[in-house]
Amino acid sequence: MTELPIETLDGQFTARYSLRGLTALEFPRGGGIHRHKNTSATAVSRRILNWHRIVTRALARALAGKPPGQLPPLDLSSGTDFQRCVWNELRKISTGESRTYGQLAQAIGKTKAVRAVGGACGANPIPVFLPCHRVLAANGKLGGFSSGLEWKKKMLKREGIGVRDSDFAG
DNA sequence: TCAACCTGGTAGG
DNA sequence: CCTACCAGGTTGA
Repeated sequence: MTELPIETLDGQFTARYSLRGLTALEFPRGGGIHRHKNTSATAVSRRILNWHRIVTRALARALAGKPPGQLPPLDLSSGTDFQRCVWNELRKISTGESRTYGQLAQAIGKTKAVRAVGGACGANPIPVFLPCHRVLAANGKLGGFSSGLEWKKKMLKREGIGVRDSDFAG
């Protein structure tokens, strides 16, 4: 497992890689910069460095509200079957589109598992690329966002997705 | 088994 | 518009 930083105009993101691909992408943490380290003493492999270049480019595009373009392989092995099912459905929501938690639940054939879908979104290890920020509550409001609602608002705004004013101000 | 969730629909003010 | 309430699937302890 390798952990590498990504500098962006929005701060320092953190990417994590396994031998199979990208496992996580974290938003900048509140406050200062922290240390990044490889778990092993060995140098980062060429393969991972290549993935990291791709991720860096894709992240910059996504943060600009544009389609991310090419992505590296995503290693979603940390999730349960249900969660991977939801995350897979998230990938079908392209830039500028949005869904509700209910629509997602229906799309995976579990109409009543609405709240569980919210839970799966919250457990999403690769926000931005698995666009859980494009999932809104049925009443047109924001819903939640584990990495911080400010990020969700920011991403939606940049993609031109409208949200009710009552929630958008902030 | 149980409580906690990034929900949704309904009922009432 | 708002609050209150509960049905509900999945997860982690």
